[in-house]
Amino acid sequence: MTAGSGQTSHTRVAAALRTMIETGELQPGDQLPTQEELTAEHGVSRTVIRQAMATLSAEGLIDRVRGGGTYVRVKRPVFHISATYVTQQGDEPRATWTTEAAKHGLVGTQTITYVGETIANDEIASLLGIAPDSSIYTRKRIMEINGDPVQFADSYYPYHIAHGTELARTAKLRGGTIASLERLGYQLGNCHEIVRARPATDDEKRMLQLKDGVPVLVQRRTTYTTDGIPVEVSVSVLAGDRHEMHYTLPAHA
Amino acid sequence: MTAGSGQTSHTRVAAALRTMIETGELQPGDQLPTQEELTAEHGVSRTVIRQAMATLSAEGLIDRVRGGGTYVRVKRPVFHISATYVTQQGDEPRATWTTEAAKHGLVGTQTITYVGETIANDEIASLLGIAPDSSIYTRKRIMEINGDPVQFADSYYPYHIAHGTELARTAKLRGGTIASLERLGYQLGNCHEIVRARPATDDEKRMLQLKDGVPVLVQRRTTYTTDGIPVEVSVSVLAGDRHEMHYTLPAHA
DNA sequence: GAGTGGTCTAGACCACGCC
DNA sequence: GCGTGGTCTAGACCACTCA
Repeated sequence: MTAGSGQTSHTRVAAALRTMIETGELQPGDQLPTQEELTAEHGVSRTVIRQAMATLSAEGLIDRVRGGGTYVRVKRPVFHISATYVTQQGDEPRATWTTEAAKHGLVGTQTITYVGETIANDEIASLLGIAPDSSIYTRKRIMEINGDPVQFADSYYPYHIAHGTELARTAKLRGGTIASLERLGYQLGNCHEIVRARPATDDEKRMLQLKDGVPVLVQRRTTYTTDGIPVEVSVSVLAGDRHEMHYTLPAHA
Repeated sequence: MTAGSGQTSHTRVAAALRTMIETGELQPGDQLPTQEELTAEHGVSRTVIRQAMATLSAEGLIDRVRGGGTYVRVKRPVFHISATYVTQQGDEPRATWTTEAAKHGLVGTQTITYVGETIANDEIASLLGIAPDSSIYTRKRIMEINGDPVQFADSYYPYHIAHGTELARTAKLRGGTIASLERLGYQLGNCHEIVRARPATDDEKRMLQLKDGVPVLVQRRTTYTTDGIPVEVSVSVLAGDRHEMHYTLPAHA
């Protein structure tokens, strides 16, 4: 039960380095000893050192730079996502990606990557309350902060709602999709939001520039009219290290 | 640019296996070829095969069982967490962990691991609107589903609110902490919830039995009186592969 | 006991950052 | 060009599962 206890060599090395990071002996941004140095220090092969570092990297504690060394990971600034994109406050204009970013001194932009008619998969059909394989309209966009892509946002509309409207055209919608639905005459009531976390896929890692171990948040939102008819389903995938979801709820409904 | 294109050997092997999983050629629960078989098939060393499998494991696609083979990961059932623990619907009794679990045919239990006086750290103090290092009361519990621990839930109360009350005693609270606060005479107004995702720590992986790559959800909730005074801060850490957060929001506030 | 995945070694070469 | 991390080999032994 000495300081070096543990099942395996790489577990012991990982624990030793983890402790140095957790106690602050190594600060965010600090460089770790090189793999060669650690090999000598712990009297193990480089394979063991690399296994330990893979563990710490997956835990989000370190970053390894090919040719440049290994460093304690620095947390990236977190962007607050609140339901104000949907929930309008009194007579104020509805918040948009750009206005919310500006509030935090950031530049929020978006790129529309696809708008068109598609076939609803089971999940979207179920959320929209329509038959699977129904025709729908799909809008796909990538949201960026200071030029970095940080979020994918796809919206889905029943065919008859979007057909022939601005929702079916490849152009930005003034005030966002919710404002657009209201312009089309829909009285919006509640929306239902589901948030999950999961490991990033290979594509997401590349597109969102996610470091080792960083998960994604998946937000699924269905917006209903006051009559309870679903008019929009939105599925967003957000970089897990850059986003926080904020909600304000009443203690009594 | 053949089917085997890609930067490195382990990337190619990973891509080949990933494709087999994504296309359904390998179904959840199916066993993958052994490392030895893949070594022969791809003409590379076992190190390369293991590197590819480490990647897929971190992506949540496969499970490796020492001595037992490698399998396509089977998704675990997801438990729905909704704000009904806090937001009471009319005159119905407030939902609790146990009643919500029962609604899904599951057995929800909780274990209280700590109740007592502590010192607020900066984060909790800030959320409670009190000075850092103030005395507070802390309640820590572990929530279980069918006996498996799936969530840590810690609650924090300003000293004067909990001192001498049932909140300061090591016993379960009838109807949950929110119901308890109401019994103590507090008129509750809104609560504010913040949800994040991050890689699991070593401890969390062990305690929540999280497989490779599975992140955790962190939920921070502050409950206020109708006068806007914070009375409770709750910080929960949830197994990312077993939980979904549900919210219902009005389109107009 | 056979099969399978985990650990570990020793060594070679490559790719990249930095001076 | 040197230093650092990434890739890869060949081989050995261990720990665990399952028949």
